[in-house]
Amino acid sequence: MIADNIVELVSRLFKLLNDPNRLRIILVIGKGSKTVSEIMQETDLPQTLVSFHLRPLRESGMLAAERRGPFVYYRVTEPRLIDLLASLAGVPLKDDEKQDMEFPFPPMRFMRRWMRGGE
Amino acid sequence: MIADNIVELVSRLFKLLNDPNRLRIILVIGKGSKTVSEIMQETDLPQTLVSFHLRPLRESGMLAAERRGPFVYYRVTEPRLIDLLASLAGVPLKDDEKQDMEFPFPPMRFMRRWMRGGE
DNA sequence: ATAGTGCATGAGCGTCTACTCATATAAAAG
DNA sequence: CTTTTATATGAGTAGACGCTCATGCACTAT
Repeated sequence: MIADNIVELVSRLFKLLNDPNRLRIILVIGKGSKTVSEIMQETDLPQTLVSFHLRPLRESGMLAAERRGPFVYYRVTEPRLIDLLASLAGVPLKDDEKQDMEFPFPPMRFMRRWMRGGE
Repeated sequence: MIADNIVELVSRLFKLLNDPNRLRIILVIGKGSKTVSEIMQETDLPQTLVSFHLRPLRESGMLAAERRGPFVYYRVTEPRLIDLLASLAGVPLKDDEKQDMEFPFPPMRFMRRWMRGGE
């Protein structure tokens, strides 16, 4: 009764996004464009780990890579994703995006209730 | 620069939702209330697996359980979650919810582009 | 050519996850 | 009380996942 393929699709989406480091990478890129080196610096993750996470994000089409000289620039193909993540969290995710921040839907602050537990 | 705890929280949310069977369970419950037996029937999952998945969903507060006689009724504590999932998929998830379906934000059909790949 | 950055990729490894099996608890029925 | 139905829980297991190390490829500079 519920389209099974839809469930699989949404599941894949969440699997792509459920890792803290992957989220950090996406959020560091934000609505702009960053090189792998910049991502490394700003996330404080080793190069090989950044590239490791960039791969599935790129292959899924969520990120786009463009080589310019020795550098590879990554950008989020659909900037609304940034707003979506911010809306889920119920807060702007970057100080410098507080201005042009527009929630694609009313901030779902209620979701934060479910994000507790653990350490 | 990006609040680290926020990233952890969103990550936990996606971890709670990234399993196909968990999504099926949530969507089968929908905006109503169902017993474990009903969920078993409608998802075609074994009892022990349904209970296994219900636990973290209940403990996180995403689902609420209420015992009535020998049955335990589960419901989604925040029905907007159903609309959220439907919006992410870009489609109504249940035929009988097509009418009173209201997308909490413009259907993010673009996300479906990222959900391909795999088998 | 050679050396030096910037980035990607494959192999290996420990840990987590989804699942199953067996069993336990709760309520109702006989 | 015993049995049956409804649900929960702990232990065990195979596979997936995140990570690191070593190495390879692309581009630039000398």
